[in-house]
Amino acid sequence: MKLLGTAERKKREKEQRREAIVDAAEVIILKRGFEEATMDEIAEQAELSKGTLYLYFKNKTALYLAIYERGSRMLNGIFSKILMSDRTGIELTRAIGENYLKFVRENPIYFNAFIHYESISDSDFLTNNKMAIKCRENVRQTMSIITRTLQIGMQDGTIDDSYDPKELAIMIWASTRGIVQVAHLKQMGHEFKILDNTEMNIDTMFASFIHFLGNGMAKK
Amino acid sequence: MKLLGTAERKKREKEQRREAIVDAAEVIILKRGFEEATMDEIAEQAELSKGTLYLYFKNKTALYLAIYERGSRMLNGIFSKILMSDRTGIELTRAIGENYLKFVRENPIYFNAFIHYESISDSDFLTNNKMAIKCRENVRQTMSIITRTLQIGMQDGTIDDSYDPKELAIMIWASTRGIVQVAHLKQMGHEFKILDNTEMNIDTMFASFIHFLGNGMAKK
Amino acid sequence: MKLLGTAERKKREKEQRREAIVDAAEVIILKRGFEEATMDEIAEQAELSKGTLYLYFKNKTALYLAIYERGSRMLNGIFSKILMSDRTGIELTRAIGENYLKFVRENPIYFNAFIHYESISDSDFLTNNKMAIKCRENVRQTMSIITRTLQIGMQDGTIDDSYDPKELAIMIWASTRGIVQVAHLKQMGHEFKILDNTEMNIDTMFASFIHFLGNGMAKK
Amino acid sequence: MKLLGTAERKKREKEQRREAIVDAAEVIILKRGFEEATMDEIAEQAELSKGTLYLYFKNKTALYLAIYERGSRMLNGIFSKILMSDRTGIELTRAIGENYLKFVRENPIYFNAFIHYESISDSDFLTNNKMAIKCRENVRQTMSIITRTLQIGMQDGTIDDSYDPKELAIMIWASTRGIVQVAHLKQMGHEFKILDNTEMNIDTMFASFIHFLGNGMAKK
DNA sequence: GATGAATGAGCATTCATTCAT
DNA sequence: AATGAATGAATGCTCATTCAT
Repeated sequence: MKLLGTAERKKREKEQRREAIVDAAEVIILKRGFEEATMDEIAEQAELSKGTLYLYFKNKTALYLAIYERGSRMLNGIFSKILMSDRTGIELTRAIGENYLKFVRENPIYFNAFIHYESISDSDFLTNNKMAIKCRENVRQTMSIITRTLQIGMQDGTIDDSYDPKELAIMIWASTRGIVQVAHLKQMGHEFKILDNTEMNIDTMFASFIHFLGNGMAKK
Repeated sequence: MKLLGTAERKKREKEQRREAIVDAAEVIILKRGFEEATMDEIAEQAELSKGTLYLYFKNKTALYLAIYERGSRMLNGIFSKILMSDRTGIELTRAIGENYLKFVRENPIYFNAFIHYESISDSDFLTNNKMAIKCRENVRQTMSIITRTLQIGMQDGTIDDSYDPKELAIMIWASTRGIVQVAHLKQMGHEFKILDNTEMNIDTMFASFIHFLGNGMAKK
Repeated sequence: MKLLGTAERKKREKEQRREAIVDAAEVIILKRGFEEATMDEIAEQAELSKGTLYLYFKNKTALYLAIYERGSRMLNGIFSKILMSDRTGIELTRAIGENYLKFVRENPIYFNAFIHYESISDSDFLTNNKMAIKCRENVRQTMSIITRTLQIGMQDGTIDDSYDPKELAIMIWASTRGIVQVAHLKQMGHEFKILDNTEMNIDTMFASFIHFLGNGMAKK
Repeated sequence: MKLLGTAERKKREKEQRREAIVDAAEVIILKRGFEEATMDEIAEQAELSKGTLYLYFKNKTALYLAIYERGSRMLNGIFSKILMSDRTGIELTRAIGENYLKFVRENPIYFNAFIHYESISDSDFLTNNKMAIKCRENVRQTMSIITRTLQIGMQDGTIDDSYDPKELAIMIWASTRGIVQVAHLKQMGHEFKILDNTEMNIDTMFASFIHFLGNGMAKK
């Protein structure tokens, strides 16, 4: 009984330390960017030695992947809850879009991770790394949830059932991502923003976008 | 007369060399990625010494910006031509979207540059650098062209004039970019693609997307 | 009685574990080379924790020395048996040479250890370490056995007694080692071998060498 | 004329710098050993930046190979001169042995390099590296010179012509190397020396060895 | 005794940038 | 203008060793 307790505590502590490292990495990478963040800085932030980082993560990229994984997991958590709420399909779909925007605004680090990972070209790593596999599974789940909301809508008559739900899901996801990215850039204060007209209002724009999508999907 | 000619020739030669460097950078960056490309490799590809690169570009980032600038300039060229064609506003808008996708597919390096530059955080550089200013001006022009097509549509009655054309332009641009990015990722063979279902067809999806936007914008 | 038995068993088990570690080290070092072999790998191969290795060996070098010690002990075992066989001095000497070559060919790891240790420069360690002292004692024994065979030969008239047996022993040992080393390199498939002519036959060469030595030592 | 001179001077300067780096590496590696020597130390000794070292040598191993190459080249220089002297074949062969020992005693760093390189296992590197190829060619030349002295001796009647000169060359080389190695270890003050009896005299031993070989090779 | 998590010093190598010629 | 040799700061990662449990 006692021993079991010890083993369990150890396991929990290990998991906590792992999380602490990811926490630290989030802080530093958000501050500096992936390339500029150094393992030294992250170790210092985590109040651990550099060697310990490598005990938990194979390399810097794996550590960043863990951020991606955490972000996509959180997103799926949010989406799952929405899916279980009592709403029509079209309302569910809209809620997911709105919460996606909200999530990215509140947790910009994860959107950076999302973007960054699409630029990784080490195919071997992405194919074999355990964390990378988890990430892909999370993305798959996200798409699955969206598809589900569309299917619900098609059944309850709020969404036009002449589309292929999977393809529609990807389209919605991809275009929403485009909008969210603009919002993200604006928030990050990037000089390269599409828009100089500061009066532009993300919320108004997003509302229009949701309206467009709603129109497009609506049962005729 | 002769001297002027010489000066002009020199100027032209200089411009040609500058372009050759950008050409070389494109080749190397497409092959290796932004971070992995080295000035050595680019110099070798350009058949010039490394020092010469710095004669034409203040630093590596300025060189990369030149690629961005070239890409956005090309895109504006394409869009400008479309704008001058004899079509309704809604048709012009659609044509721009379609040609954006086409351009990115045919010139993936520029889309990489677009993405990459949104990750630059050196605010000082982006604010003051001559090339960065040009880039921003190009983006402004792109948005201007799209806004123009919308305004034309609102005038000829093919687009609902209850929207703010500028805001609509940004929304269209941003969401289209999201779609194009998925197409780009798929083309680059990235492991991290949103979608494993290979049967997904970019063209079908894009057609649906255009259809949605058309619906949303159409005059009631 | 019981306790004594237990203590003995414990002692035996400890010794067995020690041997198991050396076994593991041999496997890994032969595979990777001295510098490249890591304590982690050795621990894994031994199916023990890294910490346990340090319970049995003060450090990595001590572990390596244990291999040397084992090898030189084995060699002395072989040589001792030869010494006790009923042969003339010259025959004994020749048998030792032949068996040296045979041993190295069959157990290349030990020859690697022999070579490696001549490159250790930590004088303090070599002087004071218990294992290092054992190793030196083994080497001394080897030389002693060879000297003995020469003395036997000088007495039975098969070896010229005008030489100093100790000096002769060292000379025979050293030159034989040179030959054996070439054989070893060839076997290890090293690119840096003295000889590209693959037709070179170690056995023929060794026979000539033995013949030379025999001639040189023979009573006139 | 002037330009040619400049180019030539540059080339000479470059070669001198390269040599200076090898000089520095010799000093440091002799002091610390290959593994313990750091590129920092070598750079400091060479009064150059670390980066410059990598301008001249691909990596640490290539730098060490350059030492090997220099050593084997020097040795061949010595042997070539001997080969051209007016002596009988047996005398030439003996002179080569004697000068080998002399060279190693006077330049122990090269013998260390010789030994070290037999422990390199990076087959790719050894096969393709330009310097490695040069090294192998030097070794081949050494063997060629020795073979030549034997052939001369077989012709002038001082060496028994019933042996295969190539095989004999390798045997002589290998066994001599064994003797030289003992002398080298003794000189380096290594604790692991075969011999504790300090009264042992390398010169006496070497003389005996030469005598043995002479006997063995002598025309009957 | 055994474990294995934690350490942190240590190091080769890279590469953007400069500058004398 | 062009060169390319020289720089040196910067950093990811390794691994022998320790020590609390």
